[in-house]
Amino acid sequence: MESMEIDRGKAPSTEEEKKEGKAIVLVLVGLPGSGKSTFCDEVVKVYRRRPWVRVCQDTINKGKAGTKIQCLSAATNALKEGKNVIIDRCNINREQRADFLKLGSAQTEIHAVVLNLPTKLCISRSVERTEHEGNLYGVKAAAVVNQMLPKKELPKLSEGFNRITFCENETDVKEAIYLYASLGPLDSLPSGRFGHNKTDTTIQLGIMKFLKKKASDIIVEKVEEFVSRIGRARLILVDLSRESKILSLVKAKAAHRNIGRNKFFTFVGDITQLHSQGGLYCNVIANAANWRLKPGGGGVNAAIFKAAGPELEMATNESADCLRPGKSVVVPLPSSSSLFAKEGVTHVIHVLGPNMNPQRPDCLKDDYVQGSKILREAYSSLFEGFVSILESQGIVTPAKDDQKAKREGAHVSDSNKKQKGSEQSLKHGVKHWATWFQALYNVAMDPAKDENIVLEKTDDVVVINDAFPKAQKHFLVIARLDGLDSLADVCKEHVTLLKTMHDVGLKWVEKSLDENKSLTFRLGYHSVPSMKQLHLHVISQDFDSNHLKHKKHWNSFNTRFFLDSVNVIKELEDTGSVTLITDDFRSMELRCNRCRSAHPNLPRLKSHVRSCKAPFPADLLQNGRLFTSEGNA
DNA sequence: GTTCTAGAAC
DNA sequence: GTTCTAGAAC
Repeated sequence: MESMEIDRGKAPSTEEEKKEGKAIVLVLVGLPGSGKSTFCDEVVKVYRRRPWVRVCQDTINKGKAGTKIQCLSAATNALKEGKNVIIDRCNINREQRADFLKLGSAQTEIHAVVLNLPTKLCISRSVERTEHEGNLYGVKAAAVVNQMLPKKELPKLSEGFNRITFCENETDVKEAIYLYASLGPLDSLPSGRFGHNKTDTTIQLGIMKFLKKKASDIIVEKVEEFVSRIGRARLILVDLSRESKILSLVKAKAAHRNIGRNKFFTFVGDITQLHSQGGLYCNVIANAANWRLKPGGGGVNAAIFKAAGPELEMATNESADCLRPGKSVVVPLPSSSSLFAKEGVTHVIHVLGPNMNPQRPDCLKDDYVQGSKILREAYSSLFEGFVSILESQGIVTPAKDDQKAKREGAHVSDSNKKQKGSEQSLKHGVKHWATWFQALYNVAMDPAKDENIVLEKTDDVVVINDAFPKAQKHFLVIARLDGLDSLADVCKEHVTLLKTMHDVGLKWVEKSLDENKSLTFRLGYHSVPSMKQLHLHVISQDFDSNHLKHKKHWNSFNTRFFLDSVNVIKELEDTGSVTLITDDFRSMELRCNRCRSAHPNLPRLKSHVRSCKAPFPADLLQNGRLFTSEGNA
């Protein structure tokens, strides 16, 4: 959950950018031995792009140590001459820095660079150095550093700094040197905090750790509360990382509470590619938004806005300007959005959790009670939004008790993503891809409607000819079980169904072989199908069809992306789930399914396949994956 | 999923 | 010049 400070490092606003030509007083903050003098040397001596004056307390008194007053006066004079100033002294606490902040004005910005390197390193450096302007070296240095430590207080923007850069290691220091050294006379730097603040980060992680544990409780609690109100729709908790603590906590707790996998489950993957990469069909996704409802930041919010394109931004603007912590807003996604077109997402619900980030207004600091309360409200609001979508589409009927959580609080984005997938939430003539991907499902749910294309119908399956057959014979055996979108949904309890599908498929193989003994069949599933509802491909291996036009057509039936029905059933029996192959085979080579020779393009491959008489490869023949008139090959 | 098409590859 | 593909649009 690293996206706490999602606005950190963002581009300055246009007003900020106009602060051209302002002088800078750069207050260095660091222990003896942290590298302040080196920093000054690098910035002052090497580049000279912007005129800098180093004000060093150790040498200000005719080469000897002076006073803070002398430093202030030297700095004031330098500013009068149009120079920029680096204050080279420890400036270890607020009190020591305060007077230098008074140098700030409309023409002068006060910056801090914190050389927050490990204390051990500072001590060993200052002890080991043999000369120092302030004569601070040897054992004395160690004592001084140790004396200083308890007084150490990291600078805050609230002290009056326009910008603070934290450096935790040598790399950070080098970057900061480069930043200031390459600054031209008219350049300016964005305001705010930059780099890590180790101390605060530690506290932050503590809060996050607590919140994750707490959040998982709240998520499960809210899922349990809402699961009865979402009809045949489902809730899915998605996180990018397999190591996600919150995901595993929620998973365990949901299982413990007996929340069915058909209603709620967790999923590791990219929420912006649930369909194309994950094989899931989710019409509604939740976005951990920022309070301005703007794209950008770091984590999920940026990713979702990027994937959805400007359409989401525009649609969001029409719905709301900003969001209070604990609140959400439902935004219908225009069909022109690529997230809609590619992934079938029809709605994004922006939701804002509690803000535990001290850098932001409304921060709850360590008020876990209030934080938990707002997190609860956020999930309530999110799920209410989801239910309202389902209601508007007639998937569920409005409930009598309209319980709504409405309270105020603070904000921040929480990088785990709550995301909901619902079946058939496709409404008002939503066309194109969305109708395509729904078509098989519609046949499965209501075969009577498509009587003319249904070859066979049982309680479990429907058989049709593929609308765009990729071979002489190409059937689809579609499961009729609602909610079984694809192999990704299949688990042990579906073994019987898959066997039934296989047997029905074989029946149509036999029927076809009666008509044409020369055919060879293969039965299998696409790892990530483009159409919803689990369907078994029963396809003859000639691939003689005008509909086979693209590389992906060929490769979807002739690479490991195509999972043989027999193997799927075996793996399901052995392990309880099916391993899906999400290879991107658009650029994969094209190989003959018989002799395995490679071909440069599809037309050449097709022409080769038409005449290739080589026997099928051994692995296909040996494992009972091919079916011919001779029986199981 | 298909269709259309610009431009890359030949 | 034609063929082929990838990607956008539907």
